[in-house]
Amino acid sequence: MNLIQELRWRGMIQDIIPGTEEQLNKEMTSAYIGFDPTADSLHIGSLVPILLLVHLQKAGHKPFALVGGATGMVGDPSGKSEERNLLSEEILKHNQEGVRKQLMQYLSFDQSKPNYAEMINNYDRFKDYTFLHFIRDVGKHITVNYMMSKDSVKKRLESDSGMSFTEFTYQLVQGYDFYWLYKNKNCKLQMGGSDQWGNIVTGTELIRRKDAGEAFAFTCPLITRADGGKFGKTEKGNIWLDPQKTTPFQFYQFWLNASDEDAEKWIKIFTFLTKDAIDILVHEHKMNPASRTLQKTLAQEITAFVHGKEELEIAVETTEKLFANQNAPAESLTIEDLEEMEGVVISSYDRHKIEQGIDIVSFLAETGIFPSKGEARKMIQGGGVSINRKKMGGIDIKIDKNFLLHNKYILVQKGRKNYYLVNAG
RNA sequence: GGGCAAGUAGCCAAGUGGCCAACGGCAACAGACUGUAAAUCUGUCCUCUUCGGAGUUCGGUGGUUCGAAUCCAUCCUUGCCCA
Repeated sequence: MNLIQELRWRGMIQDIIPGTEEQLNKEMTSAYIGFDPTADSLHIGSLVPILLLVHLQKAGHKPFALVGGATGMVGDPSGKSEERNLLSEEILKHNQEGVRKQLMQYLSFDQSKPNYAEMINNYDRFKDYTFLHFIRDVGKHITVNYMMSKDSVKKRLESDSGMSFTEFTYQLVQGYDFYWLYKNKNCKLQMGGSDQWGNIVTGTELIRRKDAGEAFAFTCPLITRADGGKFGKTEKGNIWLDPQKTTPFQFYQFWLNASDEDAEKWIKIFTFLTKDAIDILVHEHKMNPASRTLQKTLAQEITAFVHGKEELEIAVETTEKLFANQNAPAESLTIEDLEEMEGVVISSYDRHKIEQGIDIVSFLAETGIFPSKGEARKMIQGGGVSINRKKMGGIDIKIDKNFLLHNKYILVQKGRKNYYLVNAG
C-alpha cells in the first residue's frame, strides 16, 4: 500500500491535488505542514497533522514541520467567524518555543537518515522581509479576485463582522511559505487540515505563476464527533499534548470515553495499527460492546505515542483503581493505591478543621474542588457529589475525621468521573 | 466626508420605559438509564449567598426619568449604500 492508499483507508484524505499520488510514488518527496503558535502547547486537534507527517516519514518521504512564527502574528481567518485578537510578540515567542519542543518529539530528526525531518520557523525569513518587497514580489502574482473567492474570505465578507486587511493577507503569507520551501528546500507537497485548503492552494498557485512550478497538496478532514460536539473539548477545556496542561491520566480518559461510533473512526486515524488488526478489533468490539475494546485500544495506543509507555501504564493503573470496581468501598483502597493515583487532582487541607468537623459545603469550596460555596451547594443538591464513593445526599453533612481514609485522605468525586484526592495529613 | 443599519450572557438570538438577571435555541455541567458509551428524559447554567436575599450586567461615556437593555446626546466598532 502506498502512502496515499494508506491514508485513504484511514479516512485521512479529504481533498487532493491530482498527480500527488504519482509524485509520491516517483521519488522521495519533501512535504510540510505549518503549525501556528496560538498557544504554548499543541492540542489533540494538531495531532492529525502531526500524524500525517509521521506517516509521510514512515513512507520514506521527508517531512518539514513549520512553526508559524510569522503566520501566527497575522492570524488565520479560516474557520473563524470573527476577527481575532493579535497575540503579543512576547506571547508568540513563548508559544513558538512550546510548539517547537513538542514537534521535536514525534518525528525523527536523525540526520543520518536521508529523509530526516527538519524544523523551520517562518518568522526567521519574514522578519526582515519588508512590506514593499513583499507586495511587489508576492502580492503582484495573486489577484484580489482570486483571494476573495476563498471560503474563509467569502464567509467573512458575507457576515456582518467584516475582516481586516491583516487577516485578508494571511493566505498570501502562508502561500509564500510554500513557495519559499518549494524554491529553497525542494518541497513539493503541503498537507494540512481541510480548513487549510484555500491557503494551500494559494501556495500552489503562487508557485505556478511565479516559477511555472508544479506543487502538490492534500488535506485531511476535520475530526468531528458523532454527536456533533466539538472534538477535543471536555469540561476542563481543550485536551492538550502538554502533560502539565492535560495529565496523561486525563488524556487517556478522554480517548477511553469516546463513543462507539467515534472510536471506530478515530482508531484508524490516531493509531498506526494495520487494517487487519483494526478489522479484528472492530469485530471483537461489536461482539461485546460493553468491553469497549476499541476505546481501550485507542486510548492505549495514542497515550503511548504522545506520553510514552510509562505514563500510559500509570494512567491505566489509576484508571483501574478508580473505575474497575466502582462498587468497592473506598476503604478497600490501600494507602499506596491512593498515593499512586497520579493524574487525579490533589489538594491539601488543614487537618485541624477536619478534626473539629466542618460542613461539607465549606469543605468543598475551601479545598478548591468547587470555586464557591454556592456551586458546591448546588452540585450536592443535584446529587453530583460523592465522598469516599458514597453519594452525599444533603448539604448539612459534617466532614470529620471519620471520613479520613488511612487517617489521611479523603476521596471526592464531582460527578462520576472527576476525582479529587484531599490530603489532610 | 454623507446616508442607512447593527452591537444583548460562551455562541446564536428575543426584548424597544417598570411584570428584566433579561423568552428561546446551541454548547457546557450534573442526575436517572447504561458499558466511565450513544440516544432519551430531568435539573443547573452572570457572580456571591447565612437560600431569605445581595451585588454587577445588555458596545463605551454622559444625560432625561421615581425608574432605562429599552428614550436623548456623544464616542467606539462593524456592515451596506452614496461621494
